[in-house]
Amino acid sequence: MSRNGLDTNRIISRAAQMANEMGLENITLKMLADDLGVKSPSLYNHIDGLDDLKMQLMIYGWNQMEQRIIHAVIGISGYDAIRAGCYAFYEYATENPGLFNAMLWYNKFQNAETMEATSGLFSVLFKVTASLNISEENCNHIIRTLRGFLEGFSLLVNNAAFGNPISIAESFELSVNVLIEGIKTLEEK
Amino acid sequence: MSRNGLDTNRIISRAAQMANEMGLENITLKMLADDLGVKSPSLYNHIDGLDDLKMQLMIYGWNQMEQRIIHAVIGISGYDAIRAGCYAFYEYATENPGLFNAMLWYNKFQNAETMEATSGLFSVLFKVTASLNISEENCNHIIRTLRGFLEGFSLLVNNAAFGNPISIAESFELSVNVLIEGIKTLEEK
DNA sequence: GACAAAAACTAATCAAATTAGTTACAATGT
DNA sequence: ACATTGTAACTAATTTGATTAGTTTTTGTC
Repeated sequence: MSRNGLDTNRIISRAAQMANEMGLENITLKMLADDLGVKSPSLYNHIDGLDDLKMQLMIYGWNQMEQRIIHAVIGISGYDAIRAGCYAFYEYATENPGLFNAMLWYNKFQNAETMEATSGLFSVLFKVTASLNISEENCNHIIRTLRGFLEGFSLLVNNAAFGNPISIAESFELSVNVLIEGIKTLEEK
Repeated sequence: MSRNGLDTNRIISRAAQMANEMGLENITLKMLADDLGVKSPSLYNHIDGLDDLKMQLMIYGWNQMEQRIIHAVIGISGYDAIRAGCYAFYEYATENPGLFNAMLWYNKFQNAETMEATSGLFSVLFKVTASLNISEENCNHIIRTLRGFLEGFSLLVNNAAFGNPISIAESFELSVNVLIEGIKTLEEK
């Protein structure tokens, strides 16, 4: 047992909270250590430095996102499930802006562990689209369409990039409608 | 006249090139200075530090993107123009991954200068959508839909986040079709 | 109670951004 | 041609943060 009750989980979840509050790129190990009541080198007993912390934040975030989406689509199918999944994604991403930022950096950390973190999510999405009358290949394309839109739109919202004063909630709703209507045209009769 | 022919423009365009080659976050002022044949403190005569450099990269990128899109949609209208604009965005973003990364960080730099950098682009998009038979308010929503999708999809491609081996080009084409078909359902008769 | 492992600590190193203060160059006016 | 002046470069120093090395403390086990 550790002297301070400190462990990797506590570090990650505290870092996630700090990332949401002050921005991912503003976290320093010194601040995190201070916050946890230890000196910064002590963190190295649990994590492998700042890059490793960010990678673990990414995995932590995708796992949480997956849970949210799974809960959101339970008992629903077809386009209603797609809609519910989109809202779950968007809500999680915008409630956790700092963590979502970490989640976007796949490229720096390509390995088995990170692939696994996102593959669970995709298999959920794939099951949802499988209930539509659309070819498997097109389902794969659609998932990419949705991922692109959801990540981009969430990022724009988190960055307060919409100068225009019109409602963001309405934009999201209309966007999801547009996507669903577009997807319907791919149905095979 | 400067001793080395060094000026802000040369710094920015060299930094853009380096960002594309090795990633935005891997650029250091030392490297940039070495590359330009000066010592790193000398850069401070032209730029106001690393954050200012990134802000200027962002503005530089959006301006170039705007030019690309303007050229792409000249002489086209309606959905063909939307399609052409989407492709121009996507191509610029994926040809310039490091620079595109800088372009995404609106939030760190919110001021008149950065607002101007993106507003030009939106007015182009707005003119394009204005040729459709869709209410002005919905046009504003649609622009957000497209921005979200284009930024997110480009980011995913740049980060090699699509593990699945199916064609990315086909996914993009299908995505644009889905969006356009969805947008058509907003037309007023 | 002694030992082994884990987890904390202090001290030191390294790299990078930035600032302070100084020197060299290049344009301009006499 | 020469002195003046502002700009842009330089060197040296500072600061901050990550990381590493080496040491000490605690905790669980025998």
